[in-house]
Amino acid sequence: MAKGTETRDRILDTAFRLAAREGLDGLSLAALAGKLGLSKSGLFAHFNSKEELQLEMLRVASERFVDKVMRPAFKQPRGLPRVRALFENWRRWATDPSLPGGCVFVAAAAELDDRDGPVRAYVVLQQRGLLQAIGRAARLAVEVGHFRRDLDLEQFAFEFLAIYLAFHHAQRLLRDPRAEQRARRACMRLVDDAAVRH
Amino acid sequence: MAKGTETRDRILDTAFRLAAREGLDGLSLAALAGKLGLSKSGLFAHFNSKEELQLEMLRVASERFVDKVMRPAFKQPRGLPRVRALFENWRRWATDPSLPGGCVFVAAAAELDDRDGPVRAYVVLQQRGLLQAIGRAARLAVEVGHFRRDLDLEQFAFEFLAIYLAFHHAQRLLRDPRAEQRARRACMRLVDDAAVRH
DNA sequence: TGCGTTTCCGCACGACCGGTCGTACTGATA
DNA sequence: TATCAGTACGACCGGTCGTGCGGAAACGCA
Repeated sequence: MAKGTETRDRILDTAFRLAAREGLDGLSLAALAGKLGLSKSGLFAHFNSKEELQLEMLRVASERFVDKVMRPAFKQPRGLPRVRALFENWRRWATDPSLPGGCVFVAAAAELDDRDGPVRAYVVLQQRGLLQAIGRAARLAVEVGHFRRDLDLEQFAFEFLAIYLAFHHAQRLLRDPRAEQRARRACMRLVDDAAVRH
Repeated sequence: MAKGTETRDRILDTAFRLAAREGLDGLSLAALAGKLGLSKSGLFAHFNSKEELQLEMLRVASERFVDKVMRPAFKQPRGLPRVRALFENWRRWATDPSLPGGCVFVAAAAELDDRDGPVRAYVVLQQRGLLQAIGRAARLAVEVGHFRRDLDLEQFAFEFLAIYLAFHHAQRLLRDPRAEQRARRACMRLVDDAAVRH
């Protein structure tokens, strides 16, 4: 691997970490360059604009998310085990001690909700994909007989995301020690309600 | 004296609107002064620091929130009507066309979750108070016999907040036309599950 | 009417922002 | 050995940020 791509990867990795803490706007070229031991211009030479840096960083974040949350969950057996793994992996993603600063996408969502442009478009796409993936996992749970056949898949995905957002809120803003327990219980209630009636 | 407080109120009102769209950081003195037809320094003369402006603005936001969401809901009869009013008022708060830009507190929550200081402390206090108010409404619903006696009040509040956050997310970021329907259904599910079993 | 206070403005500051410039070193190619 | 793309540097651009100061206009009260 060439020196250039290696540096670029280092930049995006550090940018990813920094953006989780500071948000998309808080991620300044000077601060990033400082963390990397690079000059601002040396850093900037790898990108055409800050927007491109933000986009590339978000792509890296998406890859990580797939690696750490989606892929391992989709290796679990279809149905309940997979849905549960999805929840646990996702919860860990938001509190990973090696990646302090919470979820980049939650931060980005709040920053971008009133703006326009390619960065917003990318985040929207990522979030839609995420909701679809949850819906897919739920559909498979229906197919293997773990969830009721009349389950509203989009509704399930919406409420699944709701629990995650509230967990993030309780954990990172309120620093509620019971956040994890609350989220887990909410997830149990959601899953139980989706399960076939006995 | 009269003129001063009047201007100050105008400043805080405009700041409130602006911050909903731009966030706490995005709320710049220059932009705010421009909107007000004031000079930056003329504006600044009313506050000792930007932090104080932010705090005062958040206090105004809290008052508005109480006026528009909490107070009308707590005028409804105890129990289910009050819980339902709480949800509807809150949902309207986040989408009030006269206050474009979404909920200030959601924006502030994401920006502040990794920082420290009095602004963060204030938002945390406000959110805790909100959760307690939801819990109180649920407790009264238990007392009048609408909700089961073994209902976990904090859990109820957590999930209530979860629905709001997801609604905000779906409405403002994803611009999902079904956001309202999804939120309402999630709320129904939450309330039904809390209701006394027949 | 005159005086003191309140209210606001013009101006300037230092820090930082994203971004551009010319330059220099490196290693591979020809 | 000459060439050239890749990589990184320091200096610097115009602009915006929050903030401070001195003064002018408007106000309230004598």
